[in-house]
This record gives sequence, structure tokens and C-alpha cells, in this order.
Amino acid sequence: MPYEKELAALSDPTRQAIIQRLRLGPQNVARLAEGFPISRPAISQHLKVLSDAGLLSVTPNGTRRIYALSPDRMRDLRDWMNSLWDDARGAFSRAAHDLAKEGTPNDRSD
Amino acid sequence: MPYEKELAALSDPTRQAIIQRLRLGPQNVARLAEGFPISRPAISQHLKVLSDAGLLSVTPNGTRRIYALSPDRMRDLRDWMNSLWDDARGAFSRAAHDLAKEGTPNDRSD
DNA sequence: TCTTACCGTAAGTAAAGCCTTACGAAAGAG
DNA sequence: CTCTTTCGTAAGGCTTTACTTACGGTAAGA
Repeated sequence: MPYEKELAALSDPTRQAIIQRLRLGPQNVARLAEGFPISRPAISQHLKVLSDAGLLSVTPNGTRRIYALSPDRMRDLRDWMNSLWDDARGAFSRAAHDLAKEGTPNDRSD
Repeated sequence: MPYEKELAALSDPTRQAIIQRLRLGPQNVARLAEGFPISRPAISQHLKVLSDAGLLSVTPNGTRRIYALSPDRMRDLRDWMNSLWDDARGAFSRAAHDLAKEGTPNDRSD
């Protein structure tokens, strides 16, 4: 299970919205929380999940904490998605080929 | 929130393992369940989640149901990851540039 | 120093998720 | 028709998750 934590972090709609926000640029917590219908501590908890997954980086600046997207981990995820897609294509056309020949691909009995 | 359901589907370790299994080729439910420590109905429920997310396709064959990866939706996800990564890179270097100039990117005071 | 702004964490609660067993429907063999 | 295989779904229990309010700690300004 290669990217369990990262995908779990991205699976929440609020965290996805946070990611979308940070696509425009780094932001501190208070400003980030302004656009959401939930409390600021809830945003902090989501930011912790995203940070623990390596998707965000933090830069303290005075009392503020600036959060930004971490391109490195994001690139790893993208590469994994790429390989997944390649295998999906391969398995798909192979299955289509097999089905055209005999009808059932995995017709083995142990 | 563009790919909420797809990412939620991929976030579970069991479902990730199912995906890994199907990278080798399509399989029916009973054979798929053989390699897991959980019951067959649990596998069926996971397969439903993955199918509802559009990541799998089903092909009935007698009493069996052959599950396979759906390359289309997988490609969409990959493309979204690509754009996400590009924006992350852009925001990152822009932030680095701003920090080099003044120190704080979002320095507005309400 | 005193006050204000910013933020993380703890405690508690309501909701969602994952697993199990039990059951019923559909397809094929005899 | 009867029996078996394959599979999806319903019901219930248990764990995890996401939210709230309350609180403490740190940095900057007067």
C-alpha cells in the first residue's frame, strides 16, 4: 500500500478545498479559515493531517504559520498515478484480447 | 472538490491492495477474496465503492462477475494530479521568490 | 509589563466507515 | 426440479473520523 496516508489526506472534501486554496499561493491559518464554514481549530487539524502526509510545508513567520503545497510529495503521487494508469491500460487491452479469443481470462482451477 | 469520491475510494488500504491485484489482470470476486484476511462480502463492499467511483468495470460471466480496472477514470485522476503538481511547483517557486524579496508573501493587515 | 493577535492541542460528541454473519437471487450441472 | 456455486445486500457492532468549545503558549505592539 504505497500512498495510503497521502490519499487518505486527499479524500476529505474540506482538505481538498484547502489544497485548492493553496494552489493560488501560501497562506496563514486565519486567512485560510475565513473561507470555510467550520471553526479555525478544525482547519488546524486538517492542516496537521495534510502536513503529516507530506503534502504541505510550514514556515513560521512571527505568530503566523504559512502553509504551502509541497511539490515533492505531490510529484511522487503523480508518478504513482502514472504507473497505475499504465498498468490499467495494459491489463485492459490484454483482457480485451483474451476475451476475443476464449471468453474468460482467468479460467484456471488452482 | 473534483475527485472526492475517487480519492476516498483509493484511500483504504484494502481497496489499494485490490487495485494492485487487478493490475495483473481482471479477476472474479471469489479468486480476489482468496488473498485477503477478510470475508468475501467485505470484498464485495469494497468492490462496490471502487465501482461507484468509476475506477472499476464489471463484466458478468455466468454466475461470476469479472472486475477490471477502468483506464478512463484513472487517466482523469492522473491528469488532475498533474495539474495539481504544476500549481504546487508554481506556487512554490513564486513563494520562494517573494520570500527572497520581502520575507512574507501575504502581509496584509485587514 | 499588559494587551492583543495567532495558533496548536485536549476533551467530548455525533457521524461515517469497515467488518461480520445471515439471507436471497441468478446461472449451471445432474 | 434439485443441488451447488457465485455473488450482492441487509442488519448490527465496533472503530475511526470530523467537528465543537475551552485552554495554554508564543510573538508583536503600546
